[in-house]
Amino acid sequence: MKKQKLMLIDGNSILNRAFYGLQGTNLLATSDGLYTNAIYGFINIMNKYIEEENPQYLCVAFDLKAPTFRHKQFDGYKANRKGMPEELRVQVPVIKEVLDAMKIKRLEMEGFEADDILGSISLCAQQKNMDVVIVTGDRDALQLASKSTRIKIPRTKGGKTETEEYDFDVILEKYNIEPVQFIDVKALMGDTSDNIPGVPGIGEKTALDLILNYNSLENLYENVDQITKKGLKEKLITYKEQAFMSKKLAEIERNMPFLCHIDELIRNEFDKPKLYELFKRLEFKSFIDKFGLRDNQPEVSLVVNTESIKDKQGAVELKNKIVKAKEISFYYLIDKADKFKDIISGIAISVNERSAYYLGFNDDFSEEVFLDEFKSIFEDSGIKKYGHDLKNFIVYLKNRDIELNGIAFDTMIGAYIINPSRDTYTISELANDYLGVSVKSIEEMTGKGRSFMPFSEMEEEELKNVVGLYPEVIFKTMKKIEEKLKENDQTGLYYNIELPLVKVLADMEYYGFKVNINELVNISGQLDEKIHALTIKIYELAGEEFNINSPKQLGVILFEKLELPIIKKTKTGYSTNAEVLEELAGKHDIVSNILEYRQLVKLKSTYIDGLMGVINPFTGKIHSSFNQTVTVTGRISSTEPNLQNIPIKVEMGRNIRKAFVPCKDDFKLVDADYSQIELRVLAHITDDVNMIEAFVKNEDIHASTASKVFGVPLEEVNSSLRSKAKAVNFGIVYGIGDFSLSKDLGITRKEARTYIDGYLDKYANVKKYMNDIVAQGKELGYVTTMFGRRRYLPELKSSNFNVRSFGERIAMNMPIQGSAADIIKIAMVKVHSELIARKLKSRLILQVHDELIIEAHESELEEVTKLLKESMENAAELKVPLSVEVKSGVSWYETK
DNA sequence: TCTAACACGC
DNA sequence: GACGTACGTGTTAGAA
Repeated sequence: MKKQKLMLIDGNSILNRAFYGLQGTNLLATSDGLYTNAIYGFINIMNKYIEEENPQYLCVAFDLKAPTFRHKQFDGYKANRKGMPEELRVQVPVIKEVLDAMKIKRLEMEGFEADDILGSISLCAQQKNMDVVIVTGDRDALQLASKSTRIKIPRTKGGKTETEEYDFDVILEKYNIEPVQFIDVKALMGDTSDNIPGVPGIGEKTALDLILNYNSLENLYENVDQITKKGLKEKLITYKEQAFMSKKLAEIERNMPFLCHIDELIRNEFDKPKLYELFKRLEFKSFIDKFGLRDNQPEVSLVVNTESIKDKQGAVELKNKIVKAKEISFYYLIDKADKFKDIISGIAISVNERSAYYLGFNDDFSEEVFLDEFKSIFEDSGIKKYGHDLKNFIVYLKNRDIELNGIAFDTMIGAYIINPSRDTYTISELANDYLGVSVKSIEEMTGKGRSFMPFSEMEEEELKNVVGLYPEVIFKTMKKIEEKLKENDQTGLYYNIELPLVKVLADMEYYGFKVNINELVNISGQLDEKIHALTIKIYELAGEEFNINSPKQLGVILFEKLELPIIKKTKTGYSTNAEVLEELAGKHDIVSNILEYRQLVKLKSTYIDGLMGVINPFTGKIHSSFNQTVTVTGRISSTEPNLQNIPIKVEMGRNIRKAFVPCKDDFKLVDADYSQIELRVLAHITDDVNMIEAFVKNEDIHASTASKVFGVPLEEVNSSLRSKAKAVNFGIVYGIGDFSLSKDLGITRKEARTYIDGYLDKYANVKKYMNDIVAQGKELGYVTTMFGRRRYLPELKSSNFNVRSFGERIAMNMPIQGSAADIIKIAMVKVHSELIARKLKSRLILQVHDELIIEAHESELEEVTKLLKESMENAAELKVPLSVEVKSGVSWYETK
């Protein structure tokens, strides 16, 4: 007879794992401000095991802790990419609601851990000879096990969960130990997940060895004198109490008071309507599909039937259909042939929502043959093109002398305009979000890391089956996005600014920025020399050699060997950042040398070596990628390399700009800079008379601010007051709070607060605006820029003071920074189209947030200067003039 | 392979 | 009264 199967799930452990999966990802908020990633992860992990094991009996145990769960892993967490420090709590009550809707028994009991509960039930079930599977995050669960029990331990990485399955027999055999010894091992090691302290400095291997030698913790301590290994005995003695406490804490209670009858754990059918409502509320659209809850919903299904085209003849036939249809949607599969060359392995094309064609390229049907045939289609501006992430395709075509005309829609850009806070905009996600259908994603096909496989090596049939659906997804998603854009009053932003910008950015990438390699080599040599000299000096001052690049080793030298005062600590040790070092500079000669060393090494590694590595050998230029869907404020970002952070402040770094030059002798660089664009936008949006006046009179704005905030006449503002005012202005523009301002100025937080308050008192309308915009953001759930760009701010409704304050600062700042981003984008589109319309040789090659750079032919210098200045100053009509400064030169260094 | 610390720009 | 504090990208060390 088949054994009945019981699955016991340790709710808190799984919640833990779900939390770990959040690292490096953005928290996703529902429209009512609830952060749901961990809840999602929890359901996902749990459901995976239920599906795999299909147990007849099931329960989830929770510890009775606070109604919200917060993991210490996230204390002090700062995301290195998109902002992470939002609400870090998961709502356990919501998880309980889900479990109830799934009709899964929840167990919790005052004074007991989930492990205890599971331990007791496990024991009971084993007596009844049931097959028990335990899902837990903790190896302690081994304690619960009998020989018939398998242990599953999920490990979540970056949102993906993998399971290690331990067979109890194997564990026992491997270590030849009794389960109770696991607890003894734990007593020595400590348990980081539950904050149970063990003996510091003892790792897994040492602990196991000790326990196996001495058989038990008690025996070990009785014979502790036998231990000869240096330091080990002392450690054990010092932390004896802790070790025994740890053992006690890790022990699992197996004799719980009566919980429930095992028959109450029988699994029932889900309460589908309830679960559907819940998932809808939580915006878990994929779960609605996965759990088959869409029955009462009109189904959006993909009807496409993809046909393979394998030769020129087929391509010609398709071409004729396209000419008739006057519109296509397509999705291309780009592979890297090498670092500097892309190839296309296939393309799916569709002329309507119902049929699609997949063209896979190989020796028999090459991409060249296809491109020859389709050049006229791509260049025909009368044929509308709908696509997803068109920029890369435009660059690809340009490299083959084909222009993409008739760009009518890009779903990636559209989805970004609707919500710029997402971290990815893949087609499969959009299909899910806008259509409620799931299609396999590109990453699912190619895999990643070690298991990555380029399209060119994949089965054509699989590519056809997956990518063949994409054109239909684009057609349908496009309609949804268009509706949403209309509803949000964002069609102008989309069609007049963002969509035309796609081609502008593509052209900038294609054109590139010429680099003088000799100049880089020259600087590199200078840097090497200086770094070498500094290294020797630092070793000398330290009295030994060490890796100066390692903050850890450096910390030991500075704070232990040289006994400098510890200013600040990081999560992992001493802080050695520039701020700290500057404070220590007077105390020891080594410090200033290290500061200089750091600076030079940064220049060498990131800017010399880094830039050298990305110079295209065919063009001798740097072709950075400009990303249009990365920032939450509407700015553009630049990668591989990042050309938006080339040094300028310090002379040695600034020299790097000497290597950025025009492509030919008869060209010059023209650099146009907006002056104080954010503050001008602020003056405009707030309609503040004082600020408008300052700009209209063309006053030095920082001096003017200083005069007002510190109550001195304009002519008496000294440089110290001015720089304070500048920092305050900076703070307003970037939405920083008193804390950051106090750090910038080296003053107390209180003083910083009085500066900000003083500022808001003098600029009364700014104060009013700040209050209004926060209220508006709270009411609508989002804030907008002058041109309708939105950012949703669920943070404003958070009950957590910090999260809410963060939201408030963003609400105040986003319309300012975002409007400035809008304005320069408008100018870019204008400049780009004028350059082409006037058939000039000059080209836009770079944007750095408030700065545009054109490579201009000498004969066009005057015209381009005028064009830049006028386009930029007239990009938007504000209540204050926009002011642009233009300079030209034979290198980027000279234009500044 | 991933995170933490650091440093560069606007 | 503490909380943890603009937006990005790239490099290195070091742990797993």
